[in-house]
Amino acid sequence: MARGSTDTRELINRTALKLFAAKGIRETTIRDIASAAGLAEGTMYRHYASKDDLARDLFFEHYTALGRALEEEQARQETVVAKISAMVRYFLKAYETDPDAFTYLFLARHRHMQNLTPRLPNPYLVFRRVIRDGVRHGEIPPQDPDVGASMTMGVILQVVDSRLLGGRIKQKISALADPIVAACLRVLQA
Amino acid sequence: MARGSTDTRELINRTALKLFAAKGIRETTIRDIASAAGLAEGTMYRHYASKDDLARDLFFEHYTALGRALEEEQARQETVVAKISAMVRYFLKAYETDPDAFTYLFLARHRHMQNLTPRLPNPYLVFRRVIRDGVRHGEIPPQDPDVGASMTMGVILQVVDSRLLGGRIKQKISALADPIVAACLRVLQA
Amino acid sequence: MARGSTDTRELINRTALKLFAAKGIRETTIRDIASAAGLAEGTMYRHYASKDDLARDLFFEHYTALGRALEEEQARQETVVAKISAMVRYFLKAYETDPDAFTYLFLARHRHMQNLTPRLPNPYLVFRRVIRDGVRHGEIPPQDPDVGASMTMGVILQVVDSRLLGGRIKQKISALADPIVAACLRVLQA
Amino acid sequence: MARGSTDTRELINRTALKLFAAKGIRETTIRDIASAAGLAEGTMYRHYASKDDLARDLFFEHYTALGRALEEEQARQETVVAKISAMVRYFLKAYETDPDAFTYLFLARHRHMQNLTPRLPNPYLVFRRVIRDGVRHGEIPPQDPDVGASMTMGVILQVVDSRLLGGRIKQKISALADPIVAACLRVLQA
DNA sequence: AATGAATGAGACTTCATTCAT
DNA sequence: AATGAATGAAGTCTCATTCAT
Repeated sequence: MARGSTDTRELINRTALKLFAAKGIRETTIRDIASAAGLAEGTMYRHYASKDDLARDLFFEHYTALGRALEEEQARQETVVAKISAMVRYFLKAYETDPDAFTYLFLARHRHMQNLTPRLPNPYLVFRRVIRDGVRHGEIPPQDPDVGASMTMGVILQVVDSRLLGGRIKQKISALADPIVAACLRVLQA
Repeated sequence: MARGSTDTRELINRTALKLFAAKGIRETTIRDIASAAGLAEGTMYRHYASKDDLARDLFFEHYTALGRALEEEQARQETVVAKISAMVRYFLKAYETDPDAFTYLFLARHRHMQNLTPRLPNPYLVFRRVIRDGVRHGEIPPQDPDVGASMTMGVILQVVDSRLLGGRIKQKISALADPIVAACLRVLQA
Repeated sequence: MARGSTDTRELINRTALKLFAAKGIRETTIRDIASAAGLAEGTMYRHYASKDDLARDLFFEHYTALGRALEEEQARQETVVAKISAMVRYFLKAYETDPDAFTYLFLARHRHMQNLTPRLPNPYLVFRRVIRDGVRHGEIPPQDPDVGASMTMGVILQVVDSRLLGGRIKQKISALADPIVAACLRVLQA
Repeated sequence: MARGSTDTRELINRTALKLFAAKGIRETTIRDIASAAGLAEGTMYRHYASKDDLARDLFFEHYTALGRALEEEQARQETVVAKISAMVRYFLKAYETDPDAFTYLFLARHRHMQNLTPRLPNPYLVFRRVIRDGVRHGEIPPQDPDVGASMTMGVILQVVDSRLLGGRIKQKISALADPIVAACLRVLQA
């Protein structure tokens, strides 16, 4: 499926990510991407079978990368509080490191959720498992781990969203890391 | 601009809301709406000048309605804790009362944020103001009201989102109201 | 075919004439006319079977009226020179008296030419006959009456056209009557 | 703006010119042009951004070409009489050489007049300038050059028009060149 | 691998006309 | 006579995709 030189493919990926994040998938045309990348439209199809394919690949590439990274972050820590803190900080850092990728994941998640399999590294499931284990080990009070994971991610995502959308939050996200981490821990009563 | 009988307009509104919420605005065609409503395509244009117009009207109608309702909810309460609790509960109830409207607001918010004016009733601003006043009156600890409002809404929205998206949360949202309210209060340290 | 009160019909005629002259037939919608006349769209169809019907009626009404008037003008005069002069002056006066009607005839002539029958009063044929008779009686030199009639009308129409079109001629047409009449006579060598 | 191969573009131009001249711009659809040219509708938009764009380009291309040619014609002659004669003959020849282009210019002139700039070669302005200079040099009697140019062009255009429109003039226009030239000179009293 | 012209399905929108009131 | 909501054919334009070079 994926052919073409790795360089061109990477160029397409990066360009598409930027445009998808800025305008949305439907609102970005193959021509937009090709011309922003300095390529011909036809060339796109040497690297991806379709626009959908490109969007999907991009999503899973970054989604699983984030899942893997969160897994590594939590594995490095001993306590649930430390695990959660590390994960939340990593999440926020991920946004600042690659805002296009983060934004794209955020915008495209609905479209691709149904194609997720529990096998793939998955940020949500990492949060969920850490919370579940924390409950089992008595480190945090009993609670539904799905609800806990959702609420925790909601705290993070909505703050990022308010920044993305030309919303009212103007500070750099990294400047807000401490209160956000603290709020997430309070959500879980950890 | 808007002509035609009120009944037909209401039929269009309700049908469009359902389809927009289910598939997204771009993915829903005028023909989809017209045929789901049992109308001719041309009829749509007696009621709305364009698809964009329809999407915008729908957004502002429900957005301002939600803003007004939240305003009324908080005004009925004395303390910040009671205000926040009432608002969060109303939010969750709004989702269950009209999931299409709620989902549509959630999905379409990015598209319309730039057209919001501070004059219009605005759910976010109601939260923000309540939090700000709570800080001023010493009922909750000092904090950035924008961050607080974002985090609070994030807790709510992400739980609802996890239910909407065929996610993992299967309970009725109303069954989760108590823990969600409690989590929001903890977020704000109230 | 033509029903409805004479007053409403006249209102439609006058309104349509104005809009057709200003924007062209295709560019003017039934709704444009109805709303400019303060009528409902459906009402238009009580007075004319179709937009085409309205356009055609309007054309023939004014075309034959102009033909009849030119016929009367020439009949009042004895010599060919006097006949031509009177006709040219009448033509120019017709423009100033009712620019909408004149403009409409000018713009719509191509569309309706094929439906003209020699029986109907016809401005062109009046010119042609006067010229033909002038040649027969030796008042003007031998020439093709069709060419003569076309050239004569061309002189008039193009000057009017240059005024109509936001062209370069700014004077009132009546101020140019003398040179135009003189030029027409020279064209015919009268 | 204009992409695609020159050949296809030329094919579109020629096909559109023929149809626009035969039926008018509004009455000719993009599909008409595409199918007459053996192209897909979408192909049209690789060469022109819109139907309006095509109509405009076509107009200015031929309008300026005619202006340039008339300029060359008059420049070759010494006297005003010779200049006018050459220009009128060229005009008539232009009609016979490319009746579609000529007819299109004639039909579309109202639509595009407002976009003319004095910088572009312009048939009317060439006539006007020759007449103005003729007056200045005493070769023709004092007169308004705008009126003179309009009347002269009216003589030509109306004869051509009478032929175009299935009117009464059946001869080839070239057979009428001599009387038309003579009439134009008489109009200007040259 | 790359190109870019061409394609055609399908989206949005307009508007003359009909018809129940 | 009048109304105006509804209709649906037809028009303009977009864009993912194909294919010859």
